[in-house]
Amino acid sequence: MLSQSIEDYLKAIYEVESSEGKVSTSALSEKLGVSPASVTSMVKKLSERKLITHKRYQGVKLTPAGKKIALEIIRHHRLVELYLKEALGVPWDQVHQEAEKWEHVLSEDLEDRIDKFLGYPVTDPHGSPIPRRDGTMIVRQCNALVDVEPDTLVKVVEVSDHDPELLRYLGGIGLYPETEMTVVSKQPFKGPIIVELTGKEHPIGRNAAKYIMVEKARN
Amino acid sequence: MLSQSIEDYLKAIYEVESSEGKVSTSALSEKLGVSPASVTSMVKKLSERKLITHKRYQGVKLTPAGKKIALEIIRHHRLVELYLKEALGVPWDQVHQEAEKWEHVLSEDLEDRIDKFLGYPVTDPHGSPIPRRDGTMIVRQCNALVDVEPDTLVKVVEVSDHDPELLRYLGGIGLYPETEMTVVSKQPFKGPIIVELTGKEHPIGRNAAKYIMVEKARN
DNA sequence: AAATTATTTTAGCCTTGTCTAAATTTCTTT
DNA sequence: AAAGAAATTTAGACAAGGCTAAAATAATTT
Repeated sequence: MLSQSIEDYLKAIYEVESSEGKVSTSALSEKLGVSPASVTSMVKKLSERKLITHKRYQGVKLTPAGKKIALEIIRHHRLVELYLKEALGVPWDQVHQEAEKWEHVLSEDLEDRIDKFLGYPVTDPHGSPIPRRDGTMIVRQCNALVDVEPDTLVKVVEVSDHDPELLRYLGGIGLYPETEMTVVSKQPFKGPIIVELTGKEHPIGRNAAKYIMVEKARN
Repeated sequence: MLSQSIEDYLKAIYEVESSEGKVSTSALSEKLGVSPASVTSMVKKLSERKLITHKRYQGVKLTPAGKKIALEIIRHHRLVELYLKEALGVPWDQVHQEAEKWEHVLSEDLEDRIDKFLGYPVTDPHGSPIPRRDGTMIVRQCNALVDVEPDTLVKVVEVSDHDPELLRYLGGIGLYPETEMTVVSKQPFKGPIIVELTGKEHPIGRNAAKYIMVEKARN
């Protein structure tokens, strides 16, 4: 049995690796809210257990064994997020927080029951793909909203779950995964991006727009 | 925020107090699966925090503050047990094990959602009363099956959840809370108790019969 | 290329919750 | 009531996982 701490580190390493490519001590320190020194010592332990590889002063990388565990935790997390929303009506900006705790206590049996209850879903409430039981996960081709040219019809694929406030705002304007919308304009001087959905125009800050992944809609 | 360990101790103290009256170091050691020395040191900490009172070499007792927390945990535990059975079909001999983990990660919000989903239930799948949100719990008048005289019609009130194997046996013969049955005979020399339900007779060992609480059925 | 700055690691300490072994205290038996 | 047995506490150690301060290395600027 792995400690909750180890599970958190493996998940964080996976996520940093996905979004930034390289996994530095300071990135993990930041992400996990612990000191860099603590990261170094945990990194040493994870290396000894062959869950990651590590070259001093360079980054860290998951071994296949470590990756498998990270994806199991992420699978738990995303299944729980969707379950809480579907079965108990928890709003989408709160599910992440709850799932952070539940992901560590989910038995395989319960995982299967929840999976079945949900009809073997492939994405969570934020549009993130749910890893499969075998430790594989689909990879999608999409762009950040911030990089899309104006006058394009796009479909929302995924929204980062890291900021509840952003999620409440987006929910308020009806922007969810699968929603289609038009990128109307990008205001100059790093101003907001204007999108149109359900007939109304809404501003979305450039920073927020980095966390909204979209694909060109079939038109 | 209290540690999982502290929550486990408070719950154990409450349960031992209920079933044995006095709470000794060794009883807690046994119940929690830790050494007596560990119990002593945790007892010291809980006393300092005014969650229990303790006189050296005599027992331990919950303060009102400690009791409130214990009942909150037990409320979580029992709500989760019932929820897992009702919403996800987890068999009644497995819900206890799962709830042992879930009770520590349940937010107040989720507690309320589950409570509402279940229609504000008053007992868990084993017939144990669910403490109310305000920290009170109903106390029922009932007897252990082992103490009932033969030739009595009784109704099952509650079954201990501590032994999954016993629960599987009882489920197999259709013995659940609310079930009515007749105590046919008590075999001599500490032999089993014979009960009749749904037209069949079944033997129940004296030891098991200590863990089955019943009341006289209205006849 | 040297100096400064930023990142990472080492060293050493702390807290939590556990353990074993030994010392106390209480209980039980004779 | 004294001896032996059982229960409890004390003393001291350990593993996990965190921290700070200082040292080492890498990256950047001048």
